[in-house]
Amino acid sequence: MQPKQILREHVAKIATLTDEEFDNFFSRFELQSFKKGQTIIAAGDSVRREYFVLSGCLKSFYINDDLKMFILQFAMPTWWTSDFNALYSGEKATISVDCITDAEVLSLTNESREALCREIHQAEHFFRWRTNKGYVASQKRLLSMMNNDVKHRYEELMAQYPELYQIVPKQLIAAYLGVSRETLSRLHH
Amino acid sequence: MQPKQILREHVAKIATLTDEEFDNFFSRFELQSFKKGQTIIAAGDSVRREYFVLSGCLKSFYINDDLKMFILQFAMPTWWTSDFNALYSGEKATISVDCITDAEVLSLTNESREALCREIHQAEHFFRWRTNKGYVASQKRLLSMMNNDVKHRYEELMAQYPELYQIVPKQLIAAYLGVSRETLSRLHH
DNA sequence: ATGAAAATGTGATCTACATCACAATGCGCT
DNA sequence: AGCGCATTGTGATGTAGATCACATTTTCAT
Repeated sequence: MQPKQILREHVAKIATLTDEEFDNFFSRFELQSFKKGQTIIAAGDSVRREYFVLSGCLKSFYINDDLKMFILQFAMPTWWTSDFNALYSGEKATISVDCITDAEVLSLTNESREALCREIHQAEHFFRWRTNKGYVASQKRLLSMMNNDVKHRYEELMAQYPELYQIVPKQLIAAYLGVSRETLSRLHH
Repeated sequence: MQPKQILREHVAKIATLTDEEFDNFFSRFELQSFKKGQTIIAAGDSVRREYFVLSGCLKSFYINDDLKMFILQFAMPTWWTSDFNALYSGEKATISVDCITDAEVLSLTNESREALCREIHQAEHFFRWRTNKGYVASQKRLLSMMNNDVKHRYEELMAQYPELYQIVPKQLIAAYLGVSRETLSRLHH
């Protein structure tokens, strides 16, 4: 399927845009391809863009002072990712984004998003709902983090995204669950 | 200050509404008063409203199967709270909300919010930004949860909201930090 | 003011998970 | 095909924080 069509169907789930409106909407995006391992946002960068994944798998992550990595999100097709804090506030990135597999994305600058939201009421509606879903998901994950042990969180993740098991090295799954790779490896006993 | 004025100034930080638009906006809210200890949303309820705090302090929380409580948010004046997942999806509440102190709120139904967002583009803009801030804050807290130990998280919280120390029993602070009250109590050694 | 209930402090013990060390296995690259 | 590096498994040991038990202090309603 064409990038334009993928985005169109994704947006149509939430917002109603006329063909002309969607042409305008889509025209602000830039198609980009990345190779496995390539960095899209590095900590310290200025962040100008957010990314809509067409194919492949990205990760957004934080690295602490001890060089330990924590994964915020595995971004699969039709997911959005960026360092949203940096993107909206203008601060430098503290979250990095890179490619777990080869990937194709549609990228949108902060200015373009805000212009679209101004020009097209339904675009603002779309982005409100998108963020809403992210917010609710983030709160659920926070609760799961506080409430459940590693085994439970692992099974939850695998039930929700079984495809991750194939694509993503286990140490990255550990970094998502907030656990050491050794402990994750011992879970099967 | 009047409720209307408090909300007006809060909204003005993000969105530009004409006086007539704001009159319409404000007219959808209902002023409600609650006593300390009173429940606003109980787990299992249908959730029809979200709440803008004028005075006092609410908490939103989850209680697990072992009856252990986890606090998602202390809602202070000008904060918004509800079980947003239930509110948007129509599912029953899994998050409860009650009053840590006597409180005054402005409440808004889901239908009224959506109507306002349809009628007033800038209202949709406002709610997009509000949710956005919540999303970014939630991600930061998730990272802090994974990255930092209890002592660090406690100091972070006290630095950001020193007033909580006076208002909120320590066991509730423990429930926010995701730690037992005993461990929190031992932090001062 | 006073008694009951709630909140807090503190010791002893237990446990999930981290960390370190190293072996085994898998996998991309020329 | 085979070298080299990244990934995974697994044992031994360490530790932050949980849990249980009970004493002490604070708060609140009458």
